Amino acid sequence: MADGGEGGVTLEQVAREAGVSPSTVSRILNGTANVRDAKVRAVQAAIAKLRFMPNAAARALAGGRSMSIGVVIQAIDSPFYGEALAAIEKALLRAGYSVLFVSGRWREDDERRGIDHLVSRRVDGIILVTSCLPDAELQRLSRALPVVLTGRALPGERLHCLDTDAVPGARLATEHLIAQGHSRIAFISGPVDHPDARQRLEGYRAALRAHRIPRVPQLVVEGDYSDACGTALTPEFLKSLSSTAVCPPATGPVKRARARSTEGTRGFADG
Amino acid sequence: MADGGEGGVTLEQVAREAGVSPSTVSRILNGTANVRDAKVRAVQAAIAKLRFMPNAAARALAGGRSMSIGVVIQAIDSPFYGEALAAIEKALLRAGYSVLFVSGRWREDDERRGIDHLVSRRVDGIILVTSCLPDAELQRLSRALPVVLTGRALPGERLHCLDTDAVPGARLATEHLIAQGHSRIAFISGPVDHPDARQRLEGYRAALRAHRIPRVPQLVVEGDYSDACGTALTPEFLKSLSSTAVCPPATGPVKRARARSTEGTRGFADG
DNA sequence: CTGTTAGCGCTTTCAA
DNA sequence: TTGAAAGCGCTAACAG
Repeated sequence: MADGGEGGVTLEQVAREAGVSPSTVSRILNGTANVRDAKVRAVQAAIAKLRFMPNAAARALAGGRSMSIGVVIQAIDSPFYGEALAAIEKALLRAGYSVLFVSGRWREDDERRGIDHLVSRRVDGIILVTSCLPDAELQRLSRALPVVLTGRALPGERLHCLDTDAVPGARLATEHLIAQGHSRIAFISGPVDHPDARQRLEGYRAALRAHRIPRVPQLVVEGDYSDACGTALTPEFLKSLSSTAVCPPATGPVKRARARSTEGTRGFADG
Repeated sequence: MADGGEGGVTLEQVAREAGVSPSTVSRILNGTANVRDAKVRAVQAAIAKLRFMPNAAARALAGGRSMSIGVVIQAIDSPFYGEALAAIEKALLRAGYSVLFVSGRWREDDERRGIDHLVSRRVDGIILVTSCLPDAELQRLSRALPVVLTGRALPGERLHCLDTDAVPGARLATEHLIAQGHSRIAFISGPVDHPDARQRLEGYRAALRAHRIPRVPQLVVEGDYSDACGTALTPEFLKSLSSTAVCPPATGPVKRARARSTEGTRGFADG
């Protein structure tokens, strides 16, 4: 398979070429033991000459670790999750791990199937960037292998969570606009059945309430996270703002905030 | 590892539980041969009872195929490539393949490292959604394993290319606007050192030339594909259009075209 | 139709 | 410091 011949160079061939035993080559490859310098050099030369690349499947089978991590993303065609995947991939590859990617598409079944696939692949751990599955199922999964979960906080020995404070986050964002003197503040929410989206809306409302600003139903529209500008900013909505100034999507601090913890929460205000 | 005990249920345990030989279980799993109905049922029951999930590494080692495909994407934090990855993942998973994802980040070295990683993982094939590597290197790679390449057309036995006609594509898009009666047509190009971007610009110019429309340098700006709206549409640029109507980014046929073959090519015209 | 027998390529005791 | 040998869990001839 590899560049050399047809089915891939094996560790044994390297050993023969270098005049040592397979175990010695393995030791050098893994730094498992000290090997005489001359042999190290001989082996390295053989590896280079034969263009040897260790067979990951064999390693996984013999060693018990696959050196691969499963990453579940709901919708990869979204810059938000794309950024996450890119960062994960970068860190993992640098650490020598492979990234097995599966997409959940916000559907329980798809996600479940994907996870089963990963488990069968014997990944050493799973990263769930937002999950649709019920708490209990995730906790059960984490008993089988280490799990990293974002967007939810759950107890569990090998269940590591990474969550954001959605309510306070949205409230902070809203209060930022209020502090600037705005009082007609619009809110593009995520899908109403999305827990995060709901919490953010709650934060927005809390801010208004705290500052005794009346709610205007028309100022709250439902987006879908995928392209807030295109989906939610219908001509009707824009007209309903009856404003002279609208923050352009790609500038100012609000945009940055979106990329962090208040995704989907954006404020528009009349001058 | 799997849900049951600790290190994963093996095919042999299933065989014992069902009172058959390991090969029979394997045959049922792979549909490699006809097995008496009673045994099939017994095995299926054992599989369900033990929650058996075949060890992919062992399968790969024994069978010679890893049932996994490597996918190289340059910048996943871009809806354009995100969409591609999503589609690839969906089709591959359905076919029983795993997706090993690596990101190239538009850097030759990163891409090369990623490909080596994939080869070592013994993927059954590699999909390169745009590559930075020289032709010869890709052709060499395709001698080691099947390769699918987008954005370039190269000859090669196991090198399958998927390319778009950048010049005619951009020309068509431009002529579409011309046909609508527009004559001041702006062009947001990709990075000028990107072959595709150059070809598209060429197509745009060809259209203008063919229709004897003079080029206006200010109407051509350089974007970076990552967020054309934000990067290229500077206030200065928008002002230079001195127009009353600008196609909104997310509506109309131009948007669709972008998602297909003329990404980065967008027309703006004065009423 | 089904069991037995070899490995796949690597890691890892266990001796030397 | 190093080699020999025994698997890891599964597939694939090869006989019955």
